[in-house]
Amino acid sequence: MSEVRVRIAPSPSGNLHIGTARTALFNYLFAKKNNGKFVLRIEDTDAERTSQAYIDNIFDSLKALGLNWDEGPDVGGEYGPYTQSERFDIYPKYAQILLDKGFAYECFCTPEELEAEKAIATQNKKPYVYTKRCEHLTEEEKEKFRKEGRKPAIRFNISKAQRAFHDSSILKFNDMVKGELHVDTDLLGDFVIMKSNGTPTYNFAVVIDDMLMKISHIIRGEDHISNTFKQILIYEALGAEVPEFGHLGMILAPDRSKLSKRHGATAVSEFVEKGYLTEALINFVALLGWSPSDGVEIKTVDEIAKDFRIHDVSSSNSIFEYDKLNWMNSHYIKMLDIEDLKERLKPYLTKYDLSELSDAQYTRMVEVTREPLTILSDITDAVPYFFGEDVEIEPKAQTEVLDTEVAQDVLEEFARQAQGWEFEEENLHHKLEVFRGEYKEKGIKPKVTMWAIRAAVTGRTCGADMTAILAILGKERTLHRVRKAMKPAVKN
RNA sequence: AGCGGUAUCGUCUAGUGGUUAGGACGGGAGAUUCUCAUUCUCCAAACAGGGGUUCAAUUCCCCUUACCGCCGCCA
Repeated sequence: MSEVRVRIAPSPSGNLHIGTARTALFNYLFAKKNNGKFVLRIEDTDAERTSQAYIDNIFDSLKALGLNWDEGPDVGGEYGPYTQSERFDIYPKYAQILLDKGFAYECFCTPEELEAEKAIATQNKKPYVYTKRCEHLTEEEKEKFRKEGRKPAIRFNISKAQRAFHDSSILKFNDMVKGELHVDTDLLGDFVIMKSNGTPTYNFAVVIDDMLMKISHIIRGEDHISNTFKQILIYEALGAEVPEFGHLGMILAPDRSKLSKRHGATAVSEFVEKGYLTEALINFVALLGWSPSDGVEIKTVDEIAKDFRIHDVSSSNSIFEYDKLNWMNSHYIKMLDIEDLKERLKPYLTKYDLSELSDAQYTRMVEVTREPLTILSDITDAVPYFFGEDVEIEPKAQTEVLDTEVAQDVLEEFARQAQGWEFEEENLHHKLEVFRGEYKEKGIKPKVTMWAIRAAVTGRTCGADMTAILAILGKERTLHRVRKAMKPAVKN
């Protein structure tokens, strides 16, 4: 069996899309599972929409996801270059072969003429197919067009190729995920393979590149199914071996439309900026279409690779639901090593002065605030009360807690007692327990007692473990905040 | 319009010619807790519709419907 070689071929007209990331993942998994090679090719034939920033983003995102490629623009490889714009001299040669073999012909139609043809078709409610008017141009006619300054495009002659290699007009292939797919090639129009400006079209460039790069299996989105038929014919016309194809269902937004900006993030880098872990992202996206044989959903890419079978991938579209991604992300955050988490959280804590905390205090703060985090950026709003002398009191904490008589009583008592406490966690834990106990005997629920302290110290009604908070803040700051919170009531 | 594809709880999915149709997320209820959260327990929730084939169809076939994709000198 010849070597398994797969590829991901993104077009750098935007940041790496989450859908492209999934396609890349499935290719990567397939390569891993079959001891194959995973290659990265940049399809930048459309100079207009290409930018270096996007190329960098694609590299960075793929790397961050752990989808490392064996061959690509940066690492090179036997079949380079891996950037289409650096391969422009290759395509005309193959176009010429097709021309020579009679599987392609020059087309001198102008955009306006084509436009007119299309208009007629739409008027008659007929699907538009190119009329082949340039198929049998004589040398004289071509010469005349050239004199007019017209530059020809090159079209692929579908029916000619189909007739040369198949019995009927029906072309079929066996898709690794969809099963047998077929189409009547008579319904396909002769498509352009080389534009009049001398650059290849997508359908031509992919085939040439995949052929030259010896790609054995092409796994991509099902939006490419109709291209596949055209591409197969090119392979055949060139006398090349046709690779295996596998078409994945698409990822849709919850409203079943294409996942776009208005649904939130679409680029991997946007998810990362928001605080999604790449481990969670990749795991989540793997579950869209694929399911583990042992039912355990949380898995590393390597574990998934071992269990991966392309033929078992679901062939239907799947909807991108944040609920599960969020759950999975929070799960991964919980699993993170504390030192690792401390580092990953730092970008989201820039508005605070971390130097106020010792490493031990920072560690403790992270330990007690990590639990409810869904995405890393949640930390930003979870910790303001750990910093600064004073604290901002939320309206709700003021009106529902601090303004009550009980709370004021608790605070007064707390301030008096805590004066003599040692602000060390174990001790605080014990003291607070006793403190709550005293109030409980007076008929005040522990919850209410603690609420008063929490509201005064953190300005909130909910948050991290109180013992830890007090220990981190220290006696001085705690009492300062408590006294500040009790002032108004004391005056009565 | 044409061509192609898809159809199991709200979502991601498992599964089978005969099953109490399973799991996960989300939802609901309860327990734990100083709050939120976590954790644990329990509950509700699906085979799109109609025809066949068959002793039997969620499973196989056909049709309908719905949804998705493609119809560029974009990729």
